[in-house]
Amino acid sequence: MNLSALRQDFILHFGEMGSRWGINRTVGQVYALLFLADDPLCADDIVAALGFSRSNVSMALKELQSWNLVRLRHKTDDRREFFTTPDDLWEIVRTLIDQRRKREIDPTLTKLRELSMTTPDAADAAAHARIAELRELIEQMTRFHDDLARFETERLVALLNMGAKLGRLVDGAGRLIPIRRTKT
Amino acid sequence: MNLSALRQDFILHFGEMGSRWGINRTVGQVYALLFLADDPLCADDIVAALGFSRSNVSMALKELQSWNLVRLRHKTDDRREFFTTPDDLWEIVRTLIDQRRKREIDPTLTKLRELSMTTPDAADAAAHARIAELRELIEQMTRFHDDLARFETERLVALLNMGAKLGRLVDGAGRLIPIRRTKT
DNA sequence: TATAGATTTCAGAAATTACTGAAATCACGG
DNA sequence: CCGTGATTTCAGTAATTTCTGAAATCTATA
Repeated sequence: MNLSALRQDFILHFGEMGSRWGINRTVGQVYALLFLADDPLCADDIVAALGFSRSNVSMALKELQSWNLVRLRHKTDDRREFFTTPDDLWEIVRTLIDQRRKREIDPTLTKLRELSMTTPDAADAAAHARIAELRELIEQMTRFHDDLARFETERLVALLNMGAKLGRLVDGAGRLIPIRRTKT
Repeated sequence: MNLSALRQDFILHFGEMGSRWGINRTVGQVYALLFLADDPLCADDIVAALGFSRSNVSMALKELQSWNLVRLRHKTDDRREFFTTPDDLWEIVRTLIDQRRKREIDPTLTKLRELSMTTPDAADAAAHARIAELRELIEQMTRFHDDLARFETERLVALLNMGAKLGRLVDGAGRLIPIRRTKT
């Protein structure tokens, strides 16, 4: 398979960015290829398009599945596995945020809770307090994320578009500005 | 310098998580050490505490400065450089978000804009549209981030604490629910 | 401008991570 | 349960990243 300049450019960029995003080049390129593909692709399609070894592609697909970033599809009378990315970009964003939280934040929160439980000696009092403060901040942010994660996409997008207007709900000291709802 | 069990545990955790956060073990441990330290530390303090080579610590500090995660301090009549982390955790969170955006998102946005400018041939029409859709979504999110970044911390925390209540501003279809403000 | 302490640079060693090809395993149709 | 094609595993190699020690550079002061 030979790729258009547009696809090549996009795919190479994702390969290069991979390391910054916590995935490797192969995984980045495979994802980019699937993201732009007009139809589901099987592992050998990916090998043909990108030139990685079959086993490397297999690993990359496994990794993408563990991130929940690709969907497995089957065609009738074909036992190969085909892969796609979700059409809905917001679904992809939600998945990315969920997964990064799970990998980058949750283990630290667990550790901070564990450390918060201990009783520090005098020399560690300030450090212990700082750990507790960090734990509380992360708990606050994850609670907020849990709240937002329950919203429908439309509601989320609407809030996003409000942007700076959201600031009018509270004053600079963080006090809620009382509002009264009119009938809709 | 020998570290308490509390500090050791915290520092080792940050070292291990480093790779997931896009920094290396040394940088992670140096940051954790500074984060808990009661007073500013100089490079040799860090060498004594963590056992890395002097040059490695120098690199790590340079890296942390490039992330804007540490502050440089001087003591009178001492020409060594001392380092601290900001006391305000929200300042740290803002820095982390800014820096990750700069490293992980902005280069991709630039690339997507570049690719959006091209005129695709027929076979790339769908891929080009998908790239444009992704670009728009990222632009929307970064605009939102720009808006929020201007808020005072208190305002931000208040919004965070509103959590699910924010959903009441818009209905499930993303339409704004008209509100009328009462006098404060 | 010489010197002494502090910091940085850099080439190579060590450690880690990514990638491959071959062999093993799996899964379905006959 | 055998054969065929698809997929995964795994041991070894390649590539990359991290870390060190020595040398170079910087900077304040005498």
